[in-house]
Amino acid sequence: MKNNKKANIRDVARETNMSITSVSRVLNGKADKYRIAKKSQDLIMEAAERLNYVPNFSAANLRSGKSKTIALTIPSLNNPFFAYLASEINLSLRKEGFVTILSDTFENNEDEKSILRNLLKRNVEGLILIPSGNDYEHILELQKSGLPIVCVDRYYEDLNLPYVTTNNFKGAFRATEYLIESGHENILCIQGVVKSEPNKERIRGYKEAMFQAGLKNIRVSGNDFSIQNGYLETKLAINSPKRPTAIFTLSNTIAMGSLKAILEEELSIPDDISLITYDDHPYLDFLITPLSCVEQPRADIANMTVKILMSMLSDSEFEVSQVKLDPNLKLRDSVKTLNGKQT
Amino acid sequence: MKNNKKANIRDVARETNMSITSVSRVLNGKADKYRIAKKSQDLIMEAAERLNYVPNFSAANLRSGKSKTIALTIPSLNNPFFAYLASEINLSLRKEGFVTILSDTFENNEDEKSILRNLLKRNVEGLILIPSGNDYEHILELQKSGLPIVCVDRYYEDLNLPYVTTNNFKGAFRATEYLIESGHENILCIQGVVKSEPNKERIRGYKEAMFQAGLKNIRVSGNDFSIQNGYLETKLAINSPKRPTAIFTLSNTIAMGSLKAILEEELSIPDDISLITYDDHPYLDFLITPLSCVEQPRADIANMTVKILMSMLSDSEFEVSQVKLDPNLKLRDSVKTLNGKQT
DNA sequence: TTAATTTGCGCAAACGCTTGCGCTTTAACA
DNA sequence: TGTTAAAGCGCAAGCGTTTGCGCAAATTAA
Repeated sequence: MKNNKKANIRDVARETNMSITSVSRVLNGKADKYRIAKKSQDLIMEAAERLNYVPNFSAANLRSGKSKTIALTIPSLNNPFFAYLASEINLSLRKEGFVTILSDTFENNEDEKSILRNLLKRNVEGLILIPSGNDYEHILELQKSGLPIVCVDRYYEDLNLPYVTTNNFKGAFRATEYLIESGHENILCIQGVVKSEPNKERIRGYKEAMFQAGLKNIRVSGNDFSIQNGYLETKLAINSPKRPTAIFTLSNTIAMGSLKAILEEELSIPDDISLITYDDHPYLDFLITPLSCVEQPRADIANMTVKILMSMLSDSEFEVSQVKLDPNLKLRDSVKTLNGKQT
Repeated sequence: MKNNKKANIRDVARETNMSITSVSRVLNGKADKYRIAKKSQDLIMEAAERLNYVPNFSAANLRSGKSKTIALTIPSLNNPFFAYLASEINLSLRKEGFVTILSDTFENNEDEKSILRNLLKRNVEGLILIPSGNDYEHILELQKSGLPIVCVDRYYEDLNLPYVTTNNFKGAFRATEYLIESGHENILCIQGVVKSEPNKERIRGYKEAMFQAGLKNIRVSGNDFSIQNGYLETKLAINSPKRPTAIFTLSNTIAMGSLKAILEEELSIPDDISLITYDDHPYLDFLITPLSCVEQPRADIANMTVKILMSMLSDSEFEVSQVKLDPNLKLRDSVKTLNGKQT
């Protein structure tokens, strides 16, 4: 290695007395397709190795139009649910030979827009999106331009975009049903971002379960997937004339806030009040009372997303698929069985 | 927009009767430097807008050698501490006009290697690395090739690489000191990956504090930053002939395991046993007993890292800087004051 | 009016790769 | 021996930018 300049494909060609063309073909695994002799292949491989040749992606990308890059935008890496999805999607894409450009939008719709505009320049081949708001003009435009897009968890109902999410209706229905079966009738549901699709579906599930049980006392409050929202709404509820016997929080962040309020009021779970939440998390096992929850099939969501995106990439006629995976009720100790009811 | 083919710089040039050169200069903010008339600038900007021109990064990158891309490898996105760092670094880089290619190595040294090899092809301009093991041959090689690298949190002591981390010695020292001031003498320290630099420093801090207090009863066990390790070691300690009065866990994952063991044994914190841990986390406030901890200056770590990397990029003579930021002792309610000691 | 300077801009050569097309050599067949 | 097919490979044209250099026109100075 006398020359410390990076080797390029030409160097390999010169070294082997082969053409650039053949080198390119061998290095891209197309040797057999173009009938390059086994001997030549070995020669080239060996030389590439020896020269420490690293292909220049920009050049390849410029020529071929393929960047092998997928953009992933996510509302907040600090939300463990999203972090898990990001991690799993990243891995899954890597296995397919793609690289992930990840951006954290901090739940900001405007930032999401400008981030996406910037990513576009980079010839990304596809976009995996956990939306950060209700504006979708920019997404629509991307879709029109032919960029394959898959939404995860959240999605836009008005848009004909592929998505994969949990069956939020079912999850909320089951959780509520479980509460009701345990004898609860006065159930408060603390919601997150009101207009987000998962939230709407969960509320629908809650209401349907209440309805089927003949319970008219629908109580929904809150407006954000935040600790603070959970805290405030729980404070309010505890001090309301008719204190709920059970609370159903629609995310584990809300549950955190709720828990804080309950502790402050010196109530205990589940003796004084029951709590169940959407989203699992390892920490839930270690709380004052381990919290029962609706567990989402996180790994499946991630893998399904990548699978759909790959289909879209290889087949432009791929028809939009919108997938809802079934959640799972994970019971721990935070729900009390009331007055003689059986579990 | 009759033509739905993507516009390129040539289209803009044609549209404005300017040369490609001028268009490029205007669009790259170098208009004034090259004295392009204000009128022409406006003309070009307007046309670019109208044609919906999006520059092709690969082409620019190929020509200029600048990819405006930084690789970030991280041992696990599921570790909230790392997720936070990733998120903050991502934001910080974005502000500097860079894009982050993030990869989760799942704490696997081998994967780290192959991931980095792949990223190299993409002309990344720099690497921010939270190492996933003790092998550093591959890193050394990258460094030799001239790639700017900054380590975060963990680092290789033998390598002359810039890093930014917490002053782990100080953090552990203070935590141990606090335990001792609270009257504890039998203190178990449950460590993580033995050979990792942060771990070694923390152990050194623990020992030094014990030493200065004249305490000879050094108890260090464990070998992994995992829940399981915390669980096992705590189980063992609780059932040992001389049960410690306090446990100092070296990460919040270890603390989780420790907590689980303590609960299982039906001991209470801090009445039966005290617990303090490295790393803060929002959830720590909501545990059965809010845990006192050594809080790392996460935001500062992230921003300092980016700052150093940027310096390296703009000034190749930049001398290696190795920064240790001071941690902060965050007291909650998990340490008991023993026999008449004052806090 | 002429010379010197400034203003405003463009030419054309890379950057390193992929790929459509086609050429030569060798083997197979009749 | 001539014809055909297969094997093995290379030419050269781009992909869309950036950038060193240089040149004409306009302005200013003398």
